Amino acid sequence: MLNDRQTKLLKIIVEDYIKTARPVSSKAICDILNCSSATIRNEMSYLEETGLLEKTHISSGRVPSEKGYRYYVDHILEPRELNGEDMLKLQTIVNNSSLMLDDYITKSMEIVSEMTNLTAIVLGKSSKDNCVSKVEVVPINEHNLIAIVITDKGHVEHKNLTIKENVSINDIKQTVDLINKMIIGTQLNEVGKVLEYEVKPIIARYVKQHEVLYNAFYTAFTDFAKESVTMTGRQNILMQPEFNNADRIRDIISKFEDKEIVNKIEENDSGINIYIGSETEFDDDVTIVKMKYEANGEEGTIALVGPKRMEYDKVIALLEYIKENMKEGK
Amino acid sequence: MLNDRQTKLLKIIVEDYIKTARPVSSKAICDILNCSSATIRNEMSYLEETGLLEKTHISSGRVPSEKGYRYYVDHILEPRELNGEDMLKLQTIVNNSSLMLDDYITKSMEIVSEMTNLTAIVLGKSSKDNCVSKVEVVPINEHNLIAIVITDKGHVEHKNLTIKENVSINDIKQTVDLINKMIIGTQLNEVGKVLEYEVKPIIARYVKQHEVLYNAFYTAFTDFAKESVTMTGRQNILMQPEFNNADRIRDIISKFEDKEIVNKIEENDSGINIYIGSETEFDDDVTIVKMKYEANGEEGTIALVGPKRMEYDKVIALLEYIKENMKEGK
DNA sequence: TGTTAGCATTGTCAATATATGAGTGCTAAA
DNA sequence: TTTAGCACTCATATATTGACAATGCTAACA
Repeated sequence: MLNDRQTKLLKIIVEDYIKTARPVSSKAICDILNCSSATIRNEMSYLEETGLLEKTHISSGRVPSEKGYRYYVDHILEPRELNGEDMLKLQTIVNNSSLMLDDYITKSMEIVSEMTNLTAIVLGKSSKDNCVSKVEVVPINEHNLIAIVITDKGHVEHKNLTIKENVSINDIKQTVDLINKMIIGTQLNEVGKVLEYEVKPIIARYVKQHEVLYNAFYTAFTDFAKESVTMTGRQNILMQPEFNNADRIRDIISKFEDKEIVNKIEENDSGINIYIGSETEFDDDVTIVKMKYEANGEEGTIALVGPKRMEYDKVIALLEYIKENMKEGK
Repeated sequence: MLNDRQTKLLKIIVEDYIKTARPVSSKAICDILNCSSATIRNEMSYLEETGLLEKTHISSGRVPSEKGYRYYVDHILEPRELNGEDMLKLQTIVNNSSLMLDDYITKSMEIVSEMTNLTAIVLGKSSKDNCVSKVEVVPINEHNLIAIVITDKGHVEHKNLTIKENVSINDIKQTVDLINKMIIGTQLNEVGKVLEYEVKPIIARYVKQHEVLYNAFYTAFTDFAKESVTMTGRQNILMQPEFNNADRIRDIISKFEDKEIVNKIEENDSGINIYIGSETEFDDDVTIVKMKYEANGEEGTIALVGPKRMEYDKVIALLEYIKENMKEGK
């Protein structure tokens, strides 16, 4: 393990590099640690041997390696209090009691994205395990209906249905009544099964154009279980100096376009998970911070994407603040 | 005006540059026009005098100027038939009769974006002048309601309402009934007024907690009139060689983040509008093609964003095909 | 009058050279 | 264990060069 001075040195180098994005030289540090640059250099070369630091070229200053960041995050990083200004900004959201959970999260993350210059992602709001609490069908004209599904967690989904053949309004009404009776309380991702094995046999007996109606509703419901992804501050990460060449940027943008990419990473635990560089399977210079939340029985995940060179302490403080204030029932 | 050979020359240069992104030399053209490179050079320098061509440096080949593209689009461009392959791809969307107008447009534009390597934007689906056809309120728990508004054009909007004080279910029901009675048929952007001057006075008399309820519904409805913007193929434009430096790309991405940017351009007429370079107020190397549509009484705008160097004939053919097939009632 | 061949001119691009400065490693002495 | 001193290395910036791709211009030609 590292001795006291080595730990301090690593901390200084990581934090300086996070701030400036430039390799840190021995000379720059001697004032802080009260010793000469040569001493620092000796310690530096030890930290390089252990794989915590790297040089960009033979005569450059030192830069934290991936392992260095990992060590910093796991052992050195000390939790930071939110500063007053940041706290204040978030509090206006927390105190806005007319916001429901989803809006609270989305808005908070927008603010966090702005404060940290990172890209914020709100994933899931996973309504898969929400239960259907009401189905409503509203006719628009002869051939078009709108089906609206409301879940017990307050999620609303709607879909336009087009029915080619002439189907009597009565048949539609009957079908909807039946659906309402049979699938309320069913989890969204179970609805398909219930429709097929329980609803279909019944409407087949009572409703004339049952095939047409069944197909329309079936496709509508199976579309509902999809997850949503929202992103803000997409461009923030691109402003960082490590992404200053066109191809790099194009690569990142393309990866963002595939919204699943961040979702692919499996969480280890229920707290804040930090994936650095190659651990992200996204880009070697990127860190992704993910946090699962659960409040009012709703689950979801929020994530921040940015350069490895991010202010880990601030990010953690912000996410914890958001989670803390989420518990107080929204 | 230009004589026949000059017109041909400009056409060749524009189309060659669109294809290759490289300045066009006199030598490359002499075969096509059956004359020597010197003759071409003479004509080229005339076209340069009139401002239709430019050089990137003193001894380079010629590139169309903004004015050159404009002249090409206005006077030279000849409408092109869609090729079979492209037509086929779009037809699967056109023939999918279960799609309503919005979905038809979104999906078509996704395909067009892919076929042209441009960025597609669907703006508006402007529901401002839609009329309310139904208001539904579903209680989620003690303090939360969901308000759902359906318009006559089949748009659905929903919003979570939180009501702090204890309000009886009966009061809510009464209010919703009243709202339903009074605002059905009202245009979305008029709802605010009707609520304030017609609904409020009445609920003030009949409903106990009328202030709380009124405020909740008022904010909910006024949020509804907002317009939606969807984009696909954001990264396409960045792959073009004219945007091969990091700062350029960052600039474009930031501008996309401000979704209003494309909306800001006022249309001149109801057909296809082409804005080239500085006319876009977006970027001097960018062309924006916008088209308004109106079908089933619904209005909207679709746009394609790409380099000035885009295949204008193809883009026009595609948009016209989309518009044509929209008329046939969806 | 319009077209063309020939040639000097001009600028890009890529490769190479040169100078500067920041930072290191190593060694020997404190 | 720490440090001063020095040689060494590499990045960065700037300048130099030659090959090449075009052009403009001029004079001759149809």
